[in-house]
Amino acid sequence: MSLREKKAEKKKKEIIQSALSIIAEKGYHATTMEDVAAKLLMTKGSVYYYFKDKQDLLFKSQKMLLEQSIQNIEEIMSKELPIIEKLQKVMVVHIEFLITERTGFAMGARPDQFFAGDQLQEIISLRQKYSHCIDKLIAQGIESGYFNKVDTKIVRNIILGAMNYVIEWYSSDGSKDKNELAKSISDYLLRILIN
Amino acid sequence: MSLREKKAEKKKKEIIQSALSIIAEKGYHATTMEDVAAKLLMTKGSVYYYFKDKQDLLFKSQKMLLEQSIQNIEEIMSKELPIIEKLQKVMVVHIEFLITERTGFAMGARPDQFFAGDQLQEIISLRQKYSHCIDKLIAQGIESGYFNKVDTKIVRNIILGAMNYVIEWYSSDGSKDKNELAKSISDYLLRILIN
DNA sequence: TCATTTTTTAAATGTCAAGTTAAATTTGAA
DNA sequence: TTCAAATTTAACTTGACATTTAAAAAATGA
Repeated sequence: MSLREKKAEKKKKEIIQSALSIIAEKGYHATTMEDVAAKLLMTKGSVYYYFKDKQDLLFKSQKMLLEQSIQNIEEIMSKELPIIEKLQKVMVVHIEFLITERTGFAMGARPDQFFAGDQLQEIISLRQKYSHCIDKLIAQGIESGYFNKVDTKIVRNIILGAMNYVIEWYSSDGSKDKNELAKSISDYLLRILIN
Repeated sequence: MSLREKKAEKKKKEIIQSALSIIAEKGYHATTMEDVAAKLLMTKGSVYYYFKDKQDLLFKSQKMLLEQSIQNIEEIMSKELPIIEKLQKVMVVHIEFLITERTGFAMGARPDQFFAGDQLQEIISLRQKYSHCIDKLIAQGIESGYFNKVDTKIVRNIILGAMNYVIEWYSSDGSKDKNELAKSISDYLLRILIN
């Protein structure tokens, strides 16, 4: 990859970051190309140089986030750890990622409000991939006898819902810091699985 | 109240219902006054006769939903019931209400993306009123020794998050019906509070 | 250096929906 | 039945924003 291409890649990432931060602040529809450009001291024309259109930019932003989340989870999945610790680590990393990225709705909102056709399919399958990891952890825990027998799908969704909601109520001024909070949420959630 | 006024009230409610259903489907920003009117076989001019502007309509819609939720919860709070059953009933009713109304984000999304100033304050305080009811139930349960000693705020948010997320994954074709599902989610969540 | 390619800018263009208005129609009370 | 008030309709204005274009600026490399 030439210097030029590397620079272009870097710029694309910057634009995506800018888009993500503005989406987190204003919401998807209220985000304008002007906003995204202005944050980087560019004009919107430049953004169009790197991305086909607004939808393309917003789609790629969401995709990047989901891919990062999946990378996070897969890294933990591949480790040699007791199942309980593994699931807890997954939860802690998820919550911390959510708080630092402050993406608002990375995994939360209904994608069909924003995407259609192939884009929607791609987002859905990335989300499924993520869900599936958690299902696998729960199933392993049940098999090995460490977890109670539960309805995997329901418990997985309870866990995801409780974690994603953090973004709505977390404030940095709280008494607990990010990591402590993530720890204690995951402790509570594990009680559903462990007596 | 004259016949005329009654009719006007009824119409307002119809318009609000229409707005809610379109918001649920398309999201807040993508909802147009034309959509809202068309669903009732009206034109947007008529909607403007009943509501000052789009923001006014959308605000009143959200407010109505929150007020209904609060009414639901207060009705249960006032009953003579063992604390465990009371909390469970609150959760079941919450989940059922969410599913039937399908409002998408009644309590879920960040209100500051949609409202500002006095409207925002009003929404926030309605939400706080709701949260506070749940906090009270948890605190009562802890005091009376039926519940584990937990961080009330964190557990309340876990519960709210898990419940509100249902709207994202519930599908009527699932094996469980609304009530069964609500029951089993609340059972799992109670495990956090009860050994 | 200088020609060429890439990147950025600023201005224009087009679209869409919100908001407004006034005329037409309907309603219900006298 | 009649008429004033209430309601609806449809056309119009306006503004915001996505998108396009052409020209300017910057970077590259021969």
